[in-house]
Amino acid sequence: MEARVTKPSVKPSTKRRGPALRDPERTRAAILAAATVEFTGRGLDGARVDSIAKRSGVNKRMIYHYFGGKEGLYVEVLETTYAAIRHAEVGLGFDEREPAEGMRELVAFTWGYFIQHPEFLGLLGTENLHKAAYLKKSQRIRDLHSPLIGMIQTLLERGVKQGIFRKGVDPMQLYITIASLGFFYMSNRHTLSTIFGENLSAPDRLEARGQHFAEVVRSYRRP
Amino acid sequence: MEARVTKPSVKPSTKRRGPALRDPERTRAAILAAATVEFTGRGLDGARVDSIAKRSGVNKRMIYHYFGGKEGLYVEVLETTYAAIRHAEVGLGFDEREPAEGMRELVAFTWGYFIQHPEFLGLLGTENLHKAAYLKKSQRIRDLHSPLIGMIQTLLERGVKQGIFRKGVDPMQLYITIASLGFFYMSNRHTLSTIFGENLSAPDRLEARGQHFAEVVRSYRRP
Amino acid sequence: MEARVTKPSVKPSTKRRGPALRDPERTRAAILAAATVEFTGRGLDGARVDSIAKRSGVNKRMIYHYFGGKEGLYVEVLETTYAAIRHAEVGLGFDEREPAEGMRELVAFTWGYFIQHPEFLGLLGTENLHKAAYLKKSQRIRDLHSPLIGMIQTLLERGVKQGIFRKGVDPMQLYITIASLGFFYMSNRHTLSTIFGENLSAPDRLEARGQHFAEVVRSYRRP
Amino acid sequence: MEARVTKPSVKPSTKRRGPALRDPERTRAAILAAATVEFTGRGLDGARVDSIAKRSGVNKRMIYHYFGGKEGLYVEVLETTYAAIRHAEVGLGFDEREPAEGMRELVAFTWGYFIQHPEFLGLLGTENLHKAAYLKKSQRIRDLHSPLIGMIQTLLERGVKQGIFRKGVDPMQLYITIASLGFFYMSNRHTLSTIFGENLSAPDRLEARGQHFAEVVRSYRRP
DNA sequence: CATGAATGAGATTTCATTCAT
DNA sequence: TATGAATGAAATCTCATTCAT
Repeated sequence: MEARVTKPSVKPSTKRRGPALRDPERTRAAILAAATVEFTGRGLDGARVDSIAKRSGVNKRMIYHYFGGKEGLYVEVLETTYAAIRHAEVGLGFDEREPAEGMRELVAFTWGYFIQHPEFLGLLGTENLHKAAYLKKSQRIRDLHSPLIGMIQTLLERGVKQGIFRKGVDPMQLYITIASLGFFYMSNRHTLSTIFGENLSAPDRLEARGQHFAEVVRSYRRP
Repeated sequence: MEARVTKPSVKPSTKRRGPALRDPERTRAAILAAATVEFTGRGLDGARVDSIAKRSGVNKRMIYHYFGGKEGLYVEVLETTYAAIRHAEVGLGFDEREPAEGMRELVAFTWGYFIQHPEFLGLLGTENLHKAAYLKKSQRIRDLHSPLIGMIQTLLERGVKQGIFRKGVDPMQLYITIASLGFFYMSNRHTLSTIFGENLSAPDRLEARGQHFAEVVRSYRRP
Repeated sequence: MEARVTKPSVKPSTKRRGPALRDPERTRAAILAAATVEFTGRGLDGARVDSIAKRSGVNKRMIYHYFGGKEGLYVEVLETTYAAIRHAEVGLGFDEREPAEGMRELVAFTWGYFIQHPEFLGLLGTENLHKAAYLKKSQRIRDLHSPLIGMIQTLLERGVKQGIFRKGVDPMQLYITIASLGFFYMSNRHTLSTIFGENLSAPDRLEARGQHFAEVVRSYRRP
Repeated sequence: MEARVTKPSVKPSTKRRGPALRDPERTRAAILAAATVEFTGRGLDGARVDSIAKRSGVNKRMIYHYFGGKEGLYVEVLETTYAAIRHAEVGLGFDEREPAEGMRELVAFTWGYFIQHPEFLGLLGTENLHKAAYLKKSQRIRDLHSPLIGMIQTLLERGVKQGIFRKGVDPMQLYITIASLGFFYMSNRHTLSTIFGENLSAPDRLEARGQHFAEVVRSYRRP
């Protein structure tokens, strides 16, 4: 008896660029991924439904099927993006570290996240332009409370008790300050690079900014 | 070729909402002012040429006459806005003050300018979205070097000599940090207000932020 | 971003003036046919996209979908028209006929084609105005070599060998001469009719011209 | 007494591109010249009033002042151009020459005129597109009867009498044939050059065509 | 006579969305 | 579920012509 080699069940060929046929989950995910890139790069008004359809390899009609329309899709992209950062935040444990170390970790996380997640920066910019109109619309995002304020408060209290942090710091102000220091540089790096005639996106420039960023926060939190 | 007959202009020539009749300077200025509001509030893609024409009380055709098109108009708005902040900057003399006082003035100027000039914030956001594409196009803006870096350097040197500023501070990093602390709060106040369920645009909140802002910079510049 | 609400299409879906519903081929063809008439009658600059849409009973948007724009559509009309005459030319076999008879056939074909295909005359006029700009753009047309020159050469050689044609005739010059004699009369018949105060489009006038045309060529080709 | 040199009364300076100020004749002429170029190169629909104004260095308003509008200007250009060729024609005396020589002169004149007057070719093309609509409108042009038909008739009769021309030739057919042979080549030289991949505007090509042109006519007129 | 800013009408093109299959 | 042709609305832009000076 001859051995019958079973062919390594490849999908029945047929070349498709986009996602699988009749696979709602993948279709949805493909649209969402393409839309995230498009909205990040072009904003809400600049984004094109056609472009998202093409990018995702999915029929344009599916966007309406799954998301109701361009705005619905945008809101869902926003929700997904916010959910992702909230998810990353809850994974942090800097409030349980030694306070000085914890603060460094918070800064490093913020800086790293902004570097690695241009979509978050981009969508935030778009929401700013629209005065947070879509953020306000989304109950889901409004329910996604950031755990950071609480964690920062815990950290501050512990640092004050140890005498290595200054007293009276408002956690929200500190949170906003940390976000500012990371966001502005990354978000404005193209305009800044143009104005200063220097490529601020270069790795060594990012590294230098990270050092400065950390030092500003360290100076502030000292008593 | 069909004749394009213009109807014998019914309206009795009086009552004009907008400005400027046979006054090119005023017409240009009116368009520019209206465009600044529109681009600030809606971004480049969201802005509508019709809306700018209506706002300015000027015939749409004039926009094309004076600025070539929507993009040309946008670039000129950008140039005007940049020229304004550069003009305000050169009027500053904080580098000649007593160093601690000078640094406070720099912070106060930045914070005040951002509060009073939403158009600068808005256009910067739009340029960020477009990766500074239009900023790069404008030789005029690229030639408008900010005097701030030089002034900050002078100030830092004097403060270091007096022993009240830390050594080794990079003027550009400090400049970016100061800009960050002011920009982010104002630019993101709608999203932040939504997230925190608090109106960060309220006067007392702006005041509180100003205090914090100044304190962060003061902490950093101390030796 | 303001929502662009499409009104819930009132019309009960029936009664279509134009052709093609969900039939890309027919839609394309309908647009092309309407465009050919419009460009022939009004030239490239005089043609109106709206008019083409109306003529073809197709939504204006489809013109951009299928042809990219007015110019793209014009080029395709040009290509189609050139392809048609080339197709007709290759169907000819006058070079295999008895030489005198073959030459008569060539003249008759040219004259008949120009009479029956005003779109060819019209588009040629438009291309002349534009210094063949669009013809040059179309690789497809440039690849459609006319078989006529070769066929004329063959015919001339055979006629010379039989001693009934003159020697030393340049096939291209003869081709251009034959085209001239047909083209000019048809193309300029309105101006000529006006100048001479006589309707040169009348059947008997066309017939008379055809006779003259043939006689001019016959006189020339004789040894 | 010192000699007082009178300055060579130059016009009171002031740099003007266009024609003189307050000189109706020159203004009109400048507009007409510019319009001729524009209409020849772009046709009636493609021509731009702005462009004509710029070319002529005259204020756009003057076009309306002197010519009523674009169409009126076009008609006047047409009239001027026709008047010019009619003027050249009446200057000919080929009908008084020895018949064979006269016919050669007629052909040479036609060929030369078409080579040297692209504006005539261009405007004829535009009139063809518009089915002679503007030519018909102009009583002035319709009154400008070409003397050629009569002169050709005289020539033909003399040639027949001398036995060197064929009998029964219709002067109008011959006139049209001669015009065809010259017009088509010049008018279509860009399309023909593209199709044949050869520059038919080159001097030696024009010369070759002239030879062929003359030979076709000579063959035909022989008995 | 001359200027050039201004305008109304309409042209081309773009886009989110829906429909027929 | 999926497709892609089709559409209405509105956006940007162009142009001949007129108006105020």
